[in-house]
Amino acid sequence: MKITYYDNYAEIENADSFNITEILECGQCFRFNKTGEAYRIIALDRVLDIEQHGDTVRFSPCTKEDFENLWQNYFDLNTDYAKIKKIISKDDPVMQKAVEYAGGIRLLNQEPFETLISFIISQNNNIPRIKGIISRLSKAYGKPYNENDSFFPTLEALSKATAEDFMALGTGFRAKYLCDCIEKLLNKEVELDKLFDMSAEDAKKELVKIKGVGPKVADCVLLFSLGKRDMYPVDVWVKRVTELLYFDGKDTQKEEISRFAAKKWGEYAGFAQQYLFYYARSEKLGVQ
DNA sequence: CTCCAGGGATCAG
DNA sequence: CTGATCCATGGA
Repeated sequence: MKITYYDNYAEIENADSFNITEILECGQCFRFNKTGEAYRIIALDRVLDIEQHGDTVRFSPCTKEDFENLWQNYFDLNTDYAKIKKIISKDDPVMQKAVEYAGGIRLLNQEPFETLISFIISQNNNIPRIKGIISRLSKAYGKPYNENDSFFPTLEALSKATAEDFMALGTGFRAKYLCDCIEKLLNKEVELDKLFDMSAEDAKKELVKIKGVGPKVADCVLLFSLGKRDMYPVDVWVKRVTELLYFDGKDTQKEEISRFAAKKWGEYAGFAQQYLFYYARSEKLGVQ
């Protein structure tokens, strides 16, 4: 991949395993919108427009410093996806198909706090509604970057909100979970900063101390923001598609599905999960 | 109208 | 311990 820096943007040519549509539409992040040709994402306290034509990708506005210090890691550009795809689909025609279906997916490295709040909101919810709630939450408590939208709120800003405030934003029964989360972060009962250097197993034990955070939400936070790429979050889609493609369609416990993924894909289970999730959701696999 | 969504807490047995 | 039920909300 060749990267060239211009006055106010950076451009990748010959981008390998990079498709901005697949990266954003695979359900790992919620703060983006498509405006004409380009996608606009709000992340890392910045607004970034990304426009892709073939294997040329332009990031703007973007300095060399921001690209090297922030976006390169955010978009996981230092990881060899061609190699990972080859490993996880070896002797596996099912995974070969999923990998070919959306070969441009990359696992983002998002901010842990935003990811944790977002996936608490995600439980028993659907993606368009999750995006709406997070957008309203940001507008209500985040710092504005223009007249229409704001950055994701800080912990301090969200600590001003009551359960009733969260309800008014449409969070429903998750409002009390958000309050518990913010309380435990404020009193350092759970310290997100320390999770990155912990084992996935230990970090997960910390995360599930928060009400509204169970195995699935914890796995998403670990996978999408804490670099634990061996996690295999099992939601309704992943459960369905894994049962359909690997368990001969028979109903299987989430725990058993997780063990299966860990054994089959090991340290790369998270990548396999994303290819399958995108494939299943796009093709509505397992849905009558 | 009912059913469902990137689940988890709580209750019943 | 496992399995059923409830939870807010809006779109299909």
